[in-house]
Amino acid sequence: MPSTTFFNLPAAKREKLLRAARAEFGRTAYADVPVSRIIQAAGIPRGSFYMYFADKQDLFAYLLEDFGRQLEERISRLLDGRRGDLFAAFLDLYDEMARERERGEVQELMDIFRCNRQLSPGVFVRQEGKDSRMERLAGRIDQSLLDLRRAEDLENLFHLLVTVTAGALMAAGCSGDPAGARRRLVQMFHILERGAASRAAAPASG
Amino acid sequence: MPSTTFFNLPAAKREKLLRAARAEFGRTAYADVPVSRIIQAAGIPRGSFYMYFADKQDLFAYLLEDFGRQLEERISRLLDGRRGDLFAAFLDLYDEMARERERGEVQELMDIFRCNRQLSPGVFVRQEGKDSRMERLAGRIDQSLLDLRRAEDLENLFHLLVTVTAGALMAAGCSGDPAGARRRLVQMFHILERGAASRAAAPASG
DNA sequence: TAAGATACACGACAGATTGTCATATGGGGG
DNA sequence: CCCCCATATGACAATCTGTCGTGTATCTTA
Repeated sequence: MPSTTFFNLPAAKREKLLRAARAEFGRTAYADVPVSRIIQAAGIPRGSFYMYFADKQDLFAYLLEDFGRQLEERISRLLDGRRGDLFAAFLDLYDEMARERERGEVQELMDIFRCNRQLSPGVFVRQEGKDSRMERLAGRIDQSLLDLRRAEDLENLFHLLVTVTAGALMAAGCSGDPAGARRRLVQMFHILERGAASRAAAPASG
Repeated sequence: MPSTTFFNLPAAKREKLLRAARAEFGRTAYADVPVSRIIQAAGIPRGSFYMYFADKQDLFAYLLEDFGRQLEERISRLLDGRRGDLFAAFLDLYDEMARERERGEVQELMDIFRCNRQLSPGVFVRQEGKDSRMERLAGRIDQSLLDLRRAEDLENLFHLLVTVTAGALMAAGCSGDPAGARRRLVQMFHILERGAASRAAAPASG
């Protein structure tokens, strides 16, 4: 976690540093971004960087957390707009981000995805115990639209949706075929909605 | 990709290097494993390492590819044992690997998972175009057990299963609660089999 | 206002890491 | 016996990391 000093920084300076970091991580893979380049881009001395963050990893983790928070807000808003329909909200999320991507707005996030493909989308779910985030969203989800049999099912489903949606966004960013990525995402949603087991067959996993 | 020189190496030396690398990546996160430590553990000089691999990333990517191949073989075998039941085979895969993990056999792989949590399980699917791997397995899958509506659905489902199963293995390795991880995996499979949408509700993503 | 304390800014530096390269070695072919 | 090619090896320059001693600004207290 960044130091309090970092949070006490004037917003402009703080944002400049974060923006520089996002830009650099979006240009090359994490391992190939030296701290030196970030601080050069941000125009701060080396000592200051290590005053704000324990190390590069600390900064990167904070960036991801930040995206996670953004994501929660978006989903929250989209859920409200869809009267709690979880699947519809996630498809909206994809469309919204894909659109912004084309306009270059969330370009940074997409670039980071592209440059760090080995990153698990799960990092967004896994952060900060994941429970608090889930709890806050659960109230906005219309569960009558869902067929949830166990207490954990909502959490499981949410995890799947995040993974699949983030995967589609990555694919859109990497392959340069946004239409194809969206088509695949919708197919994935169909599987998640209706299930992939033939109705006649008995479930194998008991 | 490793150089031909690497593949021409006497098997013992090659294996020793790979084993050393796996052990080191299982001890600390990728970024924190200097090439120096690997070559020291493997007992080869620095120059040789760079004769075999372009860099650390090249080695790591090869290790993952290798695991991917192992995985394909396992799934192939387990599918045959389950008469093509995809879900059953994947649950077998989980059980087999979890069991071996407890006996310390695939420990290295699990350790690498634990130490590199940000790794996407998708790396296994995404490797080498993914298509060839899928094609080879498709013939062993009994599709009458599945409700596949589109040509790509098998591929999509497979992707989901790999992601979810690998995620469970990671969770088992990280949390130290293998029983819980298995329970969650089974729940995930139920969602994938039966779907999460209430039967009454109309699907939102059309 | 002076003195002292506190927080932050800065960049030089020691230690470690990376990838390269000149040189050494070894065996098969002429 | 010599040449050629593939491989082996570790010294080396360039680079990166995290730390630390030294400035500077602001706030406290008298």
